[in-house]
Amino acid sequence: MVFKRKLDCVSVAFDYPNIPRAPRSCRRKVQNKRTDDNDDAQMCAMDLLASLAGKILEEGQSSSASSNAFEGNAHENFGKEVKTEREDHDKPLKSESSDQGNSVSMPTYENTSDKCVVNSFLFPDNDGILERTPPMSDHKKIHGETGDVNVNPGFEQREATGGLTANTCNLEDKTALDVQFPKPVCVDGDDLKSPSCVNMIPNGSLARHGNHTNLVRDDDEKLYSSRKCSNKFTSYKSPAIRRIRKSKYSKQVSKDFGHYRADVGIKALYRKRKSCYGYNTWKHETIYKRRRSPDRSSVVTSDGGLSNGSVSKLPEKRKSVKLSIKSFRIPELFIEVPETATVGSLKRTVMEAVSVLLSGGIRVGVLVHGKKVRDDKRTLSQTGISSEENLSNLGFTLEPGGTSNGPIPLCSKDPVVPTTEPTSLCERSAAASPNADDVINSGSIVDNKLELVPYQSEISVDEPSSDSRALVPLPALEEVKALAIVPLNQKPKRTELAQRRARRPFSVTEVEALVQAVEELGTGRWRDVKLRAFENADHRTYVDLKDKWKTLVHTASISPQQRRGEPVPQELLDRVLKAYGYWSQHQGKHQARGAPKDPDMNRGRALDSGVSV
DNA sequence: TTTAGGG
DNA sequence: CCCTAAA
Repeated sequence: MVFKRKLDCVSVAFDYPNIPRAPRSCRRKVQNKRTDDNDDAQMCAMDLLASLAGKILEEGQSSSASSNAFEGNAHENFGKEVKTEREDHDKPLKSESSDQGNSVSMPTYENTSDKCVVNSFLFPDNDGILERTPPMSDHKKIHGETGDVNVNPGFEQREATGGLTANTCNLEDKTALDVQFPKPVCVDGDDLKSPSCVNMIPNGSLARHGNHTNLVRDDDEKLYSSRKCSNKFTSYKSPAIRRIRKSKYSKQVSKDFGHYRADVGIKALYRKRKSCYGYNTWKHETIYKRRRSPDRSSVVTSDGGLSNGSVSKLPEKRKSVKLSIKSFRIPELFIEVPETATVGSLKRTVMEAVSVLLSGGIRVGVLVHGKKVRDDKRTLSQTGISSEENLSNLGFTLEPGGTSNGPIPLCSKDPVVPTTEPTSLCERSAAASPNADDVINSGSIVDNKLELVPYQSEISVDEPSSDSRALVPLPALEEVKALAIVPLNQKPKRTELAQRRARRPFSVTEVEALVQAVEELGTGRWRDVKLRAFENADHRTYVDLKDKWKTLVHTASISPQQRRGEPVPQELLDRVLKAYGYWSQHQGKHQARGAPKDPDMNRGRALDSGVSV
C-alpha cells in the first residue's frame, strides 16, 4: 500500500529538512523570501540548477551534436554526482560541484524509493501567442485590455541564461520533477481550442526546439519536440502516426487525436540512484530552456495547484490581451519504475499517465493574484486583468475532470517496456472527488512496478470553501488532497491506445454507400468494400465498415422505436436485410472474385431466391 | 494484413 | 469503437 500526498515541489523543496543546501547567495535569498514567497526561493535554486543544466547541455551539444546529449554526457555527469552523494550520504545537506565547475546543490535524498513525482509539464518557450478580444467593459473600453501577457510557468520556470534548468527535488519517497510539454498551448477565447490548438502531440521528429532544446530520444525512435500551434494539423506525420495510419488505409494526416490526445512528448533527463533501502531508484530531471524577457515581472502567482503560471507584462500594443502561456502545471504524477527501466519506457509511462489523466477531461483555471477566478462571466477587466493591472498576477492552471469531477480511477497496466521489463503503472486520482477518502487499497503494488499518481491540488487561499471541502487534507499539508488509490493492473494498454478514436457516426450517405458496396461485394470482403466505397474516407477502416454493417443489420432487425442516433431510411435498412440474407446464403459461392454484380439485386429479385429475411 | 467476432 | 485470434 502506498499513499501519496500532494507535495508541491515548490514549497517542499525548501521547507523540508533534507534538502540540499544551495549556495550561500542563494540560501540567503531563500531565507529572506521563503516565508512569503516561495517562488523566489525556488527561483534561486532553479537558477543554479539551470546554470548547471545549461553547462551540461552545452557540453553535450558540442560533443555529440545530437539530440541525445543528455543521455550521454549529461547523464554520465549526473551519474557521477549521484555516486559522490552516495559516498557521503550521511550528510543530509550537501553542496556539490558539477563537472562544469558550477557549485550547486542537487536535491537528493537517500531515503527514496522508486517513486517520482511529476509536478508539471512545461511548454517550451512560447511561440504561440494568442490574442483575444478584450472584454468590452464599460469603463475600460477606451483602454481595453492591453498589453501582452507572457504567461510563464510556475515556480519551475526560472530564468536561466544557460537555457536549461535541471530541476530535481526528492521528497520523502519520491522525486519531484518537471516535465515539459513540447508544444505550447494556444488559448483563444474562453477555452482551449482543441484539437486544433491544443496540440500536445508533437511526436515529431524534430530533435530540437530553438537552439538548444535537446530532447531525449526514447527507445522507440521517437523524438519529441516543439511545434508551432496551427489551426490545423499540417502534413507532418510522426513515425508513430504514420505507422498507425498505415495500417488503416491512411493517405492523409487527418489523424484524429481527440481533444485531449496526449501523446505528450516529454523532455526529461534523469539519473539512476539507489535508495538507502537498497531499492532501485531513479531520478528524473527535467531540463527546459527559458527565455528571459526584459520586463518580465517576478512570479507572483502560485496556487500550488495542478498547474499554475506566472505572467509577465509585455509592451502594450492594442486593445487586447495577448497571452503567451509557457507552461501548465499538471496534477502531480507519482511514478515508480525500476532502475532497469529504459528512458523510453519511462517516457511511455509518463505519457500514458498523462494520457489517462487528460482522457478524463481537463479544464483551465484562471488565477488572479493567486486567487482562483471561478466566475466565467466576468470580464477580464472586472477580474482585474487589464493593462492597468499587474499582469504578473495572472496565472493559469490545468485541472483534471473536465466535465465529470469524479476521480479518474484509471489503471493502465502496460508492458510499457515491451521487453520483459516489469513495469506497470497505475494512476490514482482523487481530484475533486468528494470521496477522496475512499482510498482504494492498492496493496498490490509491487516493487518493480511503476506507479503514476496524478493529483489535483490547488491552494485556494482565499476560497477555502468551494472546492476544498471535497478535499481530504492531509496532516502535513493543508492544501494536499488525498487520492483514491487504484490497484495496479497487470496488463496496461498501449500508450497509443490510451485514447480511443473519436466517435464518428455514419451519415446516411455513408450508410448508403456501404449498403451499395455490400450488395455488390458481399459481407466478407470489407477491404474491397473499403476500397470501393470509402477509398478516401481515411477515418473509416474496413473494420469500421464491418462494424457498421453489423450494427446496421442489428438496427434493421429491431423496431424503429428502439433505434437511436440519426435515423437510417427504412429503405436502406430493407436493403441491408436483403443483402444480409442474400450473402448469408451465398457465402462461399460468390465470396470469391466475381461477386454477383446482379443488377437486380437492388430491386430484391436476385435476393428473393433463397433469402429469408 | 484481413477477416470475423466478441467486448 | 476496440481488441484479437486466425487465416
